[in-house]
Order: sequence, then structure tokens, then C-alpha cells
Amino acid sequence: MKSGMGLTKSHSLKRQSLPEALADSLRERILNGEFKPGESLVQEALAEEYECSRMPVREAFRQLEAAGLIVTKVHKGAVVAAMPAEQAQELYELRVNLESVLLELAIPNMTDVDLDTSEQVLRELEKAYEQRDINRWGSLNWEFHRSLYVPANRTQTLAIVQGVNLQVERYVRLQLLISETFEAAQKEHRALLEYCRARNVEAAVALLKQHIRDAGDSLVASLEARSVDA
Amino acid sequence: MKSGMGLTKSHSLKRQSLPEALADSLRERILNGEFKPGESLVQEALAEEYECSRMPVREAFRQLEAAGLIVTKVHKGAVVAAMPAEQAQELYELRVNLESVLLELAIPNMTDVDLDTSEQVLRELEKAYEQRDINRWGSLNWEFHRSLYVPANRTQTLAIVQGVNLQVERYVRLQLLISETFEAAQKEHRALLEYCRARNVEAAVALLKQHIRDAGDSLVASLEARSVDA
DNA sequence: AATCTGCGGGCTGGATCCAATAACACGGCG
DNA sequence: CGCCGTGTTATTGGATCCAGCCCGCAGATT
Repeated sequence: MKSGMGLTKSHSLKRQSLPEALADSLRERILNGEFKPGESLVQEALAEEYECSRMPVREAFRQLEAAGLIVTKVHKGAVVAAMPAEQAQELYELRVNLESVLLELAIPNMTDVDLDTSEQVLRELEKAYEQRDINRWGSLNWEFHRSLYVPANRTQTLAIVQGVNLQVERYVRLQLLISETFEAAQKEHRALLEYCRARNVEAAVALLKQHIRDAGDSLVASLEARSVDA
Repeated sequence: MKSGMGLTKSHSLKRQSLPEALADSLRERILNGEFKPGESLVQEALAEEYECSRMPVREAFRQLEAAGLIVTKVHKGAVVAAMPAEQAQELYELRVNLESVLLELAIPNMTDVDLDTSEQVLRELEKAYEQRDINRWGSLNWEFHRSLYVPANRTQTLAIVQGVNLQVERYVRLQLLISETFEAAQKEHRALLEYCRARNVEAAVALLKQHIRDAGDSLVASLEARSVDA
């Protein structure tokens, strides 16, 4: 079970280098909660697990560090980054700001194809919701948001927003199970897409802001609660 | 002249790892224009120049790639990233958005010490301006802006803004020599600091927005002109 | 009994070595 | 004369090897 986890060398189109593939896999495992905040990642162990040398692991670490998912100290190795409530708050404010702009710019540019793509993702998202498949829901959630922003044609901004989303996503996943915002968010997604179809920028952006703020508030509350009993 | 460039092993407090130091040095050289867009960076050559093996260079590349300063392709190496005018435009709009928010949050939090620090940097900046020391002016320019945003206590946002600034800075430097916006920007810096001292958020933010927009427009125009005759 | 110290294991950081790939040039062929 | 195929070379990607640093443990000294 442990060897080759998630790398699926079989259908590898070799579209990406090994360090990138490793980074993807490790990122997913961090988001899944398999590696918890504070836990240290040992190069040797991971190298053996993925059946490669330590070098690709090291390069993958650099990537994850740049994304803020791990922190490394010289001669002390890498640990999964923790996220204080304060930081989560800031990241959610960033999301409100940046994603509002993206959506506002995107809506006038949306083609029917774009809308259909979003619809497709939303269907998958609803399916994952019904099946309570948290991990799949988490990644599709971002995929849905992303699909709405792509028509804005703001690749740099989108990349930054993606980074922010990935950074907070693992906490979102942990918290989804016990949160009623989960259900609300699910409904809001559908409404959001409808506003986009209607080209109602005002309503769509307002809903998006509320959507992100609710998620942020809920997450911050959860983080603060956790930090108290810890 | 070429060996050990900028690493200054002498006073090294070893506060940072070798790859980080390399990344810093390479970043500076890219910003200086020593490595031009499209130019390819060869691991072996740099390794020899810095008198180390290729491995630290490789790790430094990962960092620079994450910052968007270079792009790497598998088995094809690293080249300095180009920046189409369109991309510059987007990054400047990002700056306007994010830096406005930062300044607005920062001003109410500024202490006298903060203001003195900014004043100090501004003095250095003015000195660099008089001496027409472009590289120093470039790095101090960001340092000044940064000093104004620090009191906002938004470390994540600040890190992102720093990344954006570094990405556009090398074009700014190239263009400063021939641009009259250079002089205007210099004066605006002083005015900006005075507005901050007066706690005049409205005026400060408005000026900052104009300041960044002017710089952006000027840069975009210059990039478009360049792309035409190329 | 507690703390300081010296030693050893485990891990990271860096160097070197080998394999794989892509650009390039030369030569053969149409 | 031009185009395509092949071989060579330069350069990257990955593996292995070696040195150096943390940290924990044990023993000694106060």
C-alpha cells in the first residue's frame, strides 16, 4: 500500500518532472491531513516510500516551502506549517478581496462553454457532497471557484489565489465534517453559478464575498477553539 | 571579479543556507539586468562561478521559479522569465489593489518609530536618486514601500506583494534611466510619507494608487514599444 | 541528585558520479 | 541543392557517497 502512493507511474505521460509529481502528492497528503501541522517530514523515509533517492524529495520540499505549506530549518529538516487563527483570518480577507475582483472581471467574459464547464464541475461537487467524500469535495470546491475565475484572464492573480486557497484548504477539510457551513456553502455554489449565468455581477460578487467570509469566520472560530483546549 | 560574486562568505552569519544565498544573489543579478529575459542559466557555469556544486544551484532555481523569475523545462534548463506587457499590466493592477489595502490598514497603526524608519529609508532613497544609482534606488524603492506597509501586520499579504514587486522590478530599473516618471515618483514618495505622518488615509491611499498606476502605465507603454520594434 | 560534558546515531546539506535527453552538426540520400 | 537520419556532445535529472550538525543518552563530577 505504501509504495508508489499516488504517483501512478503507469499512466504517467511524464508531463511533469519527478520533483513536481512528488510535490503534488505530498501537497495532497498534507491537505488530506495525513501529515499534520508540526509533524516533521523526513527526506529518507519519503524517498524510500516513493522509491527514489532523497534528491527529488529535497526539490519537492523547496516547492512546498515556497507555497507556505512547510517550513524548513537548516540541518533540522522540514515540518508541516501550522496556521494560527490570525493568519487564517488574513488569508480569508485576501480571498474576499482577490476573488471578488476576479469574479467581477470574469462574468462579462464568460462564454456558454465556460458556464457549461463550471456546471460540470458543480455536478461533480454535488456528487461528492452527497457521498460525503471530503477530500474530493475539497479539491472540487477549489476547482469550481477556479473555473469561475478563469474567464477573467488574470493568470498571475489566479495563481496567487490558488496558492492562498491551497494553504487554507487542509483546515477547511478537517473542519467540514462538523460544520453546518458545509451545507450552506453547497447551496450557495449553485446560486452563484446561476447569478453568473444571469450576468448579475452585483449579486454574484456579493454572494461570493459572503460565501468566503462565512467560511473564513467559521474556520477562524474553529481554530481559536482548538488553540484554547490545546 | 567573477568568483564568489556577492556571497561575501567572510561576514556570513550563516543565517541562511547556501541555496538561499544563491537565490538572493541570482535574483539580484536578474533584477540588475545582468541576466536578461530569455537568457538561459546554466547550472554548471553558475556552480563554478560560485565555487560550489550544481546542487545548491538547482535548489536556488526552484526558489526563483516559484517566485516567477525564471521558468524551467524538463531537460531543457532554466531561462529568465520574460514579461509581456499584458502581464505587467495585471501585476500593476494587483499592486494597486493590494498595496492600497495595506497602506490603509497600516496608517492607523504607525508609531513614531515606524515613521522614523520610513524617513530613514526615504533619505537613503533620495541619496540614491541624486547619485543616479539605479540598482540601489530600485531596491530602496521597494524597501520604502515595504516600510509603509509593515505596520499593517499583514505578513501573508506583504509577502505576496513583495513577490509581485520583485517580479516587475527589473523592468522598472531598466526603464528608469529614460523615464521622467522617475523624478515624479521621487517627489511623490516624500508627499506620501507626509500624508502618513498626518494620518490622512484618504489622501495617502489616493496618492499611492496614482503613484503605482503611473509607474505601471509607463512600464506597459515602454514594454509595448519594445515589443513592436523587436 | 542534578547538571554538565562527551560520545554516538540519525538526519540533513553538499559533492561527485552515472544515466538520460535534447540540441546540433555532419553526412548520406533523394 | 535541400532534406532527413544518425551520431556526438553538452547539459540536465537522479543516485550515491561523504561531511557536518542536532539531539539524545550515558557517565562523571560537584
